[in-house]
Formats: sequence, C-alpha cells, structure tokens
Amino acid sequence: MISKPPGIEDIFPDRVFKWNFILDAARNVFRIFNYKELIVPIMEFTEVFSRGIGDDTDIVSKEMFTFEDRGGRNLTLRPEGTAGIVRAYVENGEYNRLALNKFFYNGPMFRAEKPQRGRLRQFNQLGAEIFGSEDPYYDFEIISVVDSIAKSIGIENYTIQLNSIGCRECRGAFIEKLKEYYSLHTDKLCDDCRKRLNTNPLRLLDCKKENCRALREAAPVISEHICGGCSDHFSKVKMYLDRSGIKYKIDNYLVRGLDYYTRTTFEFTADNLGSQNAFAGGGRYDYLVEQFDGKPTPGVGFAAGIERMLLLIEESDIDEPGVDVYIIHSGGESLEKGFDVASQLRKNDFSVDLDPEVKGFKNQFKKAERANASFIVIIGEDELLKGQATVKNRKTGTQIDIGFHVLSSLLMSLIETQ
RNA sequence: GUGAUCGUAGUUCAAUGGUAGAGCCCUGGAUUGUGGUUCCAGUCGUUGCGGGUUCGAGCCCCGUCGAUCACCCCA
Repeated sequence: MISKPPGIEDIFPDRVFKWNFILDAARNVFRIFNYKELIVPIMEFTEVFSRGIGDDTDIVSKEMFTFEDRGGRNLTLRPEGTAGIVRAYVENGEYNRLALNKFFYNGPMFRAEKPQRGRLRQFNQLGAEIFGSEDPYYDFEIISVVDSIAKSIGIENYTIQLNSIGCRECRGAFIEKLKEYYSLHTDKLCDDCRKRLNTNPLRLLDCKKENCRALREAAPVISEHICGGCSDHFSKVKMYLDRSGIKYKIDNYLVRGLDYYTRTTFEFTADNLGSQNAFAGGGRYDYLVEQFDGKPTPGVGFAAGIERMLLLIEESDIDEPGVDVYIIHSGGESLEKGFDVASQLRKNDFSVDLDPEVKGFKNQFKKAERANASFIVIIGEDELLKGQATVKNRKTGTQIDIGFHVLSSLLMSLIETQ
C-alpha cells in the first residue's frame, strides 16, 4: 500500500468542517479590520527565503524543501508566508499604489522537520501583513486581530508574550553587550550556544539548557538597552493593548527564529499544545522590504498555525449541520415520487439526500440518522395508495401526512419555520 | 538531525515461543413500514516490510520503513 510522506496529513470531513470554521472566523475578523486577501505562490526562488528569513536561521539552513526544476532553477517550497508576500509587494510596486496596505493570506507551508504533536512537514498558516507605517498602533492592531480570531473560535487559556528587540541601531549595541558578557563564560555554555555566540547571539537568551539559563540571570536585559525611539514605540503598543483590555506578559527573552524582526515581537501560547506551545507569532519588520530592493517601507505582521488552533478547539462540539430532508422509499413508483421531491427541493436550495437502491426501511432510517436530517420523508406502498407522503420531524418525532401535490412546497415552509 | 517508546482486522486493543481473538464499526436478520436501546449471525489478517535464531516466531535478535512523544526549532 502506498502511504503519504512523513509529516503530511489527510484531512477528512469532520476536521475540514472545523478547519473551515476557523478560516471563516478569521476571514470575518479580517473584514472587520479591513484587510484584503492576497494569494501568492507556494514555490519561490530559493533566494526569496534565504534573503528574507536569513541564511543562519534553522529554517533556511536545514529545514527547506529545495530542488532544481527542469530548467535548472533553484526553487523552494515556502517555509513561511511573509517572505513571498514581501517579494510580491516589491515586485508589483504596491507601495506606488497605496501608502498603506493591509493583506491577509492562508495556505500550506513546508518545513523538513521531524514531525511531532503540533509539528508537521506540510502545515497551514493564516496570517496578515501591514506595509507602510511604523506607527505603534499597527503593532497593536496585528495583535488585536490575532486576539479576535482566537476569541471568536473559542480558544481559551492562552497567553500573549510580548517583547521589543530594538531597531537596527540599538539592537546592534545590545548584541555587542550580550557577546561581551557571554564571551566571559564560554566554558559554561552548551555546544549550540557557543555557535550562537557568532551566528545569532540573541538566541542565547532562548536556550533551555540549565547552565545557559543560569547564565542568563546576570545577562544584559534587552528592555534596558533599547534606544529612546524603540522604548517609546513599545510603550505606545502597550498603551493601546491596555486601553483595549488585551492582557499580555512581557518576556524579555522572547526571541524569534527569523532574522527579519525589529522592535515588537510577540507569541500567542497555550498550555495544552504540548511542547510546541505557540499557535501564533509575529512582529515588526521595518527593513525587510528594502532587503528585497524595495523602497524602504516598514511592516508588521503575524502568522497562525491552523493545525495548532485545530488542536485547541478539537474538544469543542462544533457540528456540521445535517441535511434538510432524507427521503425513504420502497423502490419503483415511490422512488420516482421521492426523486421528484428531491429535485424540487434542491432547485430551491434545500439539501436533500436519498439512496436509490431498494433497501429495508431500517437501513434507510439509519442513513437518515447519519445524515443528521431535519425531516424524513417516507414514501412507501401505503403512501402511494393514500396519495400522501409521511413527513417526520426527526427532532420532535412528530409525523404528519401530506398529499404529493403540495409535498414540496409544504416541506419548504416547514424547514424554514422550524 | 539526536533520543525514547511503539507497529496485530476499517478502528480500539488482547494473545507464558506452541492452531491469531474480542469490543466498536460495517452488512444482514429477529421486527412483511419507523432509526439512536436489546439479541443473533456474517465479512474483514502475508501480525508494517526484509533477514536471522528455533522443531516451531505476533512474541527473541538484526536491519529497514512508519507512527507517537521529547530535544532542537517553530505555526
């Protein structure tokens, strides 16, 4: 038997329904906040990601599905959404059309990681990006959008972790201080952290090893080293959050694994996700557009994992509605009558199902049950003789007889008034 | 990529190295027209795959593939 590759899922209807519930809720939030949908390719030139995300990040250095196409071009299945959107934004000169753009997107992403709970090789994200303003209001707005989506799909018990990692200038100075400090203690660092000291010193703060954690206690703290501009920016973000009643926790050690972030970074975490505890994350990226040779344009955005949100609402009973009518018949003329009713109702936008094969009534009642039908129409020998069909309201159990000539129209009004 | 645990029917799980089984699901019947409760019967297997040890392997050993969880990292 042929199976699917590791870390890739088939999604069957019961999960698809919840999936669409999440997407619909998100789309509604995006509408409320006036974001427009953007659809960009799943494949890009590899350079889009190496330049956008950073060559030294784990994602680029060891997690991308990269291949040569038949023309010898170096392509990669997108590991995240932002880089491709920035590429599209720059390539199409969107900043010449509007000073400010608010986009949202959703779709599959690919990372060649070892799968575990909440971590897949093909996973789906929905996210948004704002281009064209460095106003802290927009940092708040992005967080507020995620918060609204989480609330509207019924996720409870999540925490918003918030940090500012500074801008081009002050971050550089902070990193120097960090390097200075950790260089004095290289003997106590783990192997990974010794490498990080050169490649990505900010990540030193993120290490979970005991020794490294202990060292962190006395390490320079970022909030004390960001410049006045960044500090002011961060205060305003917090002010907006406070005003709108969105609770958050400052986490000076929140460092994200993509190089493009500046100033505000945030994560939405939930306890019951296992060790992959973030279901959304994002932040500001004021230099990313110029890194793609675009006109310098600040930006801020987020991405949320659909499968992880699905894990969080798995227990909630969001049930797919059933069909309006299920038709039970005994073949021959009774099937023909049932067929006519089904056609009539379907033309009028009602949902109907039936099994054309002649089976026992018990079998058909089971199917009506499984289809979660609101009404069951029974057309058998007796009904044909009487010239009336039996209509049963499945929830109340009451049934009435209705003449065939008014059956369709009466059914429709019954469904609408129930 | 590293580590731990685990792979038996569609599914959930049994089976001191000695003939592969049960619940659920599914199909049919008890009930010649009223489903979600009973009762009865039936279908479904190269025990993930490949080697090895043994008179004999689902069970032990090696390899391989896959899954789960954790590390790493992130959504």
